Amino acid sequence: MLSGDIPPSQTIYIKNLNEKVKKEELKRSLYALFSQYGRILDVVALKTPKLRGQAWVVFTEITAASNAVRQMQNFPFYDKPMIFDSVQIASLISLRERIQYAKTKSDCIAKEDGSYDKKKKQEEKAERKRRAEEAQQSTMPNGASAQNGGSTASFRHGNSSAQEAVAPNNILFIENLPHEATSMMLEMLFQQYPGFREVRMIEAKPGIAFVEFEDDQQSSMAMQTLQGFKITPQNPMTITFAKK
DNA sequence: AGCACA
Repeated sequence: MLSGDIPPSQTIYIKNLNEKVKKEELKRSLYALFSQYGRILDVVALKTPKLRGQAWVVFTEITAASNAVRQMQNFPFYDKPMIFDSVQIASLISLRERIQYAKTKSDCIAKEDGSYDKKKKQEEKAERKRRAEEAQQSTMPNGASAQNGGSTASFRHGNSSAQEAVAPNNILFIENLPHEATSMMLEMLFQQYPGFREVRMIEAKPGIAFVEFEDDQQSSMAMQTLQGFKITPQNPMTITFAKK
């Protein structure tokens, strides 16, 4: 079940993002997460009903986009110093399935390579609008909003003994950090997520840290997007909920 | 679920 039949491009399409995260916040997080794969030209995210929860990250190089897609696909399960629990595996799987190449060229790329055609663009837009209106007409105009908190915090994987070990917590436990990691570096990374409170590191225990958020959902969001983030290439960080 | 360029 790979990313389907869409050919590689400089732009990756990401779906299933938390719709509650503010647009700017989301763009910044994606930028932070994906800039490890190469230079990013643009991050596009809109909050319109049709486009919320999705984003496009435009790289300067196709290879960077491919790396981003591939890295997420082959998430480093086996490099991890600890055994993965079902919650983490579930969140990794959902991460993997969220990322594909974009179907069409990003405007910022088309502008670069001269293929950007403003007229055509407007026609396409008008066309989309017309079709959307048609669709509106055939259904009853009724704002059916299927709200699904979209949180990773509420997994319902049978096995209650496993669940005990991984109960969501507003405090995250970070492992496999390079020894040169500082609390400021972690702060830069985590503070971009809503609800961030503080980073705590322990002098005597290098390689680990605790990161506190206001609540479980906010910590989950940060965990999900920063899971495996590499401060150095050798050190994908492992994030779990701290034990209560 | 959902592929745009506010």
